[in-house]
Amino acid sequence: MLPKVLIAASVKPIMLAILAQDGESYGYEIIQRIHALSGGKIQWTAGTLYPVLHRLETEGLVESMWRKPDGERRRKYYRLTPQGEAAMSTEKQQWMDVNAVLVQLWGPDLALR
Amino acid sequence: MLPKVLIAASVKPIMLAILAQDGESYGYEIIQRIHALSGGKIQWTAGTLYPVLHRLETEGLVESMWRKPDGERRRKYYRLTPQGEAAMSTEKQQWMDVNAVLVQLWGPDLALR
DNA sequence: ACCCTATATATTGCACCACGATATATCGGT
DNA sequence: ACCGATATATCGTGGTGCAATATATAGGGT
Repeated sequence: MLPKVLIAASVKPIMLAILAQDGESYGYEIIQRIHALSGGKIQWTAGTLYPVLHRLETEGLVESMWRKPDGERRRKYYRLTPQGEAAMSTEKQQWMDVNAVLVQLWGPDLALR
Repeated sequence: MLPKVLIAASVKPIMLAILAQDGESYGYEIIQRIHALSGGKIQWTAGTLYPVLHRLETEGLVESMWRKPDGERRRKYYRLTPQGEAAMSTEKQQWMDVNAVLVQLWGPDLALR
C-alpha cells in the first residue's frame, strides 16, 4: 500500500499524463488504466478519482462531455484543455526536480554502472 | 513553488535519506542541506521540518540527543534507527514505483536519445 | 421474472498534513 | 545595548485521500 501523501502528490500529474496520452477517457476507465500501468501497485478508488476530476475541471485543466456510444452506457468523457497541457508540463518539471534530489541522495547508481 | 502535496510526499523519504547519508544532523542544518541539495527549489521552513522530525521519532525511525559542541550552541542531533533504515528502503521503493509510471507516461525519451 | 456482477458516477465525514505565524532562547559582531 | 543569524517548538487553517454510502444501468445465468 502506497502512503496517502504519495498518492496525493502523484494523482494530478498521472491523471493529466493519462489524458494527454489517451486523448480522452472517463473515470472508470482511468481507474483501470492506472491499475494496469502500475502493475497493480496504484489502486485508485472512485472516492479518490471523481473529486480530483471535478477539481481539475473547476481549475479549467480538463473539460467534460456526457456521451452514449451505441449499445454502451452513457459516460462522462474528459479531455485536456490547453491550460491542462501547460499544467502537465509544470507538474512534470516539479516532480523531476524533487526526483533529482532523491536520486542524488540514494546514490550515483545510474552513472556508475 | 512546489505544490504542498509534493512536499508532503517527499519530506519523509528525503529526511531519511539525508540522515542515512550524513550519519547525524539537526533541524536547522537539514533545512540548509536540502536547500543546497535542490538548488534552492526545496525550501523547508521550521514549521514544516520540526513536526516531521518529532513524528519520525514517535514512529521510532530516528532517535535524538541534545549535545553542545565546544564553542557552539546546543543542538538536538538526530540519527536513523535500524527501523529508520528499513523505512528508507520502503519509501525508496514506493517512490520509484510511482516514478516508473510517470516516466512511462511521459514518454520513452530516455531510451531513445 | 429474478438475481448477481460489472460498469459508471457522485457525495459525505474523518483523519492526516504542510506551513505561516508566533514564541522563546543564545551567540557574535558592531 | 542592539541586531541578525542560529536553533527549536507549537498552533490554526486550509487542503487532501478514501472508506462508506447512494444511485443507476447493462448483460448473463437460473
